[in-house]
Amino acid sequence: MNISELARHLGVAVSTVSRVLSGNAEKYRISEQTAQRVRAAAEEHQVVPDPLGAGLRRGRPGMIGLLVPDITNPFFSTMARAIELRFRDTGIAVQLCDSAEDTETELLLLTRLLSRRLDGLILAPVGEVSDGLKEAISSAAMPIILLDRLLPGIDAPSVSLNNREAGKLAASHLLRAGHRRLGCLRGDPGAVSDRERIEGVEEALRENGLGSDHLLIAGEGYTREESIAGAEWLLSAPDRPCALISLSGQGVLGILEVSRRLDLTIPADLSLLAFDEQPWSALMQPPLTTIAQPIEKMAEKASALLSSCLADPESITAGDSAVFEATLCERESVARVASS
Amino acid sequence: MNISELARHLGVAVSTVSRVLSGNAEKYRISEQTAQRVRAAAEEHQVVPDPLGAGLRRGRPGMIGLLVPDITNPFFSTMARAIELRFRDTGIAVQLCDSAEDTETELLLLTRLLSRRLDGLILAPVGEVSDGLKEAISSAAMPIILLDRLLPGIDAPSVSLNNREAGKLAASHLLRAGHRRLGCLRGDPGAVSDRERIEGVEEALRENGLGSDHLLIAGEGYTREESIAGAEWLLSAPDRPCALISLSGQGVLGILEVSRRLDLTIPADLSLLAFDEQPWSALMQPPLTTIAQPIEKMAEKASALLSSCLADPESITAGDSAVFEATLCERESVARVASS
DNA sequence: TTTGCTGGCGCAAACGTTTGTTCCCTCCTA
DNA sequence: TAGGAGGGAACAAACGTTTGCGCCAGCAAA
Repeated sequence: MNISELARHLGVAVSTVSRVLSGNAEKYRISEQTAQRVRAAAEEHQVVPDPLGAGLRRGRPGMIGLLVPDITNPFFSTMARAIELRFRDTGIAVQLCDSAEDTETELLLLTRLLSRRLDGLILAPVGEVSDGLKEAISSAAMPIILLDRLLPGIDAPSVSLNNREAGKLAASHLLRAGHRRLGCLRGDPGAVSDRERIEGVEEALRENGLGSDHLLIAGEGYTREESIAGAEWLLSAPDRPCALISLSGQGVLGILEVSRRLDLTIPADLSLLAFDEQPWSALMQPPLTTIAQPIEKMAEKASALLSSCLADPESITAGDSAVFEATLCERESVARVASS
Repeated sequence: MNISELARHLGVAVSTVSRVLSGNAEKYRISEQTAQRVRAAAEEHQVVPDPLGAGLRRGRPGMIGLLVPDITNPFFSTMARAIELRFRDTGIAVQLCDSAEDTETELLLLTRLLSRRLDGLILAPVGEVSDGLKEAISSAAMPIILLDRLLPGIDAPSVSLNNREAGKLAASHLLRAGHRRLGCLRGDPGAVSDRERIEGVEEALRENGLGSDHLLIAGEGYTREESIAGAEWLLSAPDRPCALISLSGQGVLGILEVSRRLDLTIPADLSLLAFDEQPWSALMQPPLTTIAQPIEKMAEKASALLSSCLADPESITAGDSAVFEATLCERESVARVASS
């Protein structure tokens, strides 16, 4: 049953029912008596205004898009859950899209989402910025919030980690423990976030009077195979690093697999520090020292930014972007060594 | 730009543009020449039929709902990704909802999804069936596919694991290794899937001439705290089990945490077998023996079932439900012991 | 020349809302 | 009694599609 049938049933006009059900009863001076009657009948017959009709009329469907590189990654699934939860009570639905860490798929999905007239979009990009992507985003007809990985040259409001500081935090911890030959396993070589983290690592090295010859970098992607390949390269280098940083949450699994294969015990033979706190981080043998991101807070902030945009598209600009700080979760995968 | 503007621009009728753009050109005998012209112009001006208008007219929004208990669980996020991917090319969007393993939230979200006239719904229920849930599902106006955890008394087409066999597979493996005192850590006590798995375990015990006094069961939920509480109960029982089965993917983390706390080494002091293969299963110390579900295949099947329903709602009945078999991934967390 | 057929396309009515405007009625004041 | 004010609700026009039906031109057959 739709509201017109309900209106006929009640002997009132559709407009009256609409106004009552969308909470504008007093704005349009509907008598409390009529409002009551309408509400009761709507409740009884389980009548809810059809979002399609309403969306069409309003020009916005009451739905936001969420485009992530990999919903399988706990980082993004946690985000997704928080975002959906946050928008649930606003009556706004969340459409999920997964680009599988692939820039082409990402562009395809993005253009599709943009052509579907959504209320807004939260975009956690793969990280590489192409002309197509830039073009698509800047000409978008809806508010877009960038999440996690920023895109240089695109000035949209965003929520991200202070990656540089996080990288520095990681490297400093290792340097303080006496390590001098570091290795980084990154995810996407094109992603800014990884690049910034590496810059942070390099900065820490510099501050300790060490050049970038003390740093090895590898990694061509986020899959298990790519992580393993990267880890193998790092760990079979002639002057093998004595401490590794996994720049992505899943990279650490590749490192663990390879180090096991090479019979390296952690942290005796190799220290390990991993980005992203995972449910299993503390349960590894040894428990992993990690760099944790305030995922829920970041999701909350992104949602809040988008909410503001929905209320007033002009209220939020790139200047309102938020940057969060990472924290170190010290456990037992980093050994203290005599400076070599 | 919408298709009416495009039509005016081209000097043709909206209907013509609509027919061409929705691929019905030849059905309505639009000349190839006109079709070309329309397609070219649509391409140039980036015109896509607005899903809201189309949805309203068609009576279906071109969107399905996906309601899961916990998108953070790799099991469900993998499902979600596969499902979204599968429907992407059909031009059908996926709306994500997360009930956080809570039956009340689940019912709320379900009724909301049902009132929003979607094309269909894939529901991975929390597992407990209430009257409200039963009522909501059976009176639903859209096709619903049940995923993973079935609901007794509700005859919707479904995709699930042969939980009984899986439980039996798990228990048999432990019994074959010589274990005689088993423990099960379940998730939701109300969920059918866990109950079936336990039945399988009991069946295996019986076949080995053992009564259910050889089986301890605990667990009141899926959270870390609840898992830990359950594991503590199991491992501090007077006649402590020598082998534990985690019936849920996340339960095993609780067991690991507690066993570490109690200074029990696995598998020497305690054998462990965990449901659900995870990216980190093989990387634990010791590598975990697991029961793996064919997640992608299950997601694919669920999508296929729903697709059929979309094409013809009558074509699929509860009889078309699919049941998949679990497989054992043997690693090193189960010790072979002398039968006690 | 009329009739019948067919290819090609336009007309217009839905689909279910929201919202600016109009209309009616009652009550109050002059 | 007339006029004004204002509360309460109905009218109707959008929003952007899809689709059944009808119209017209052209051609072949009668």
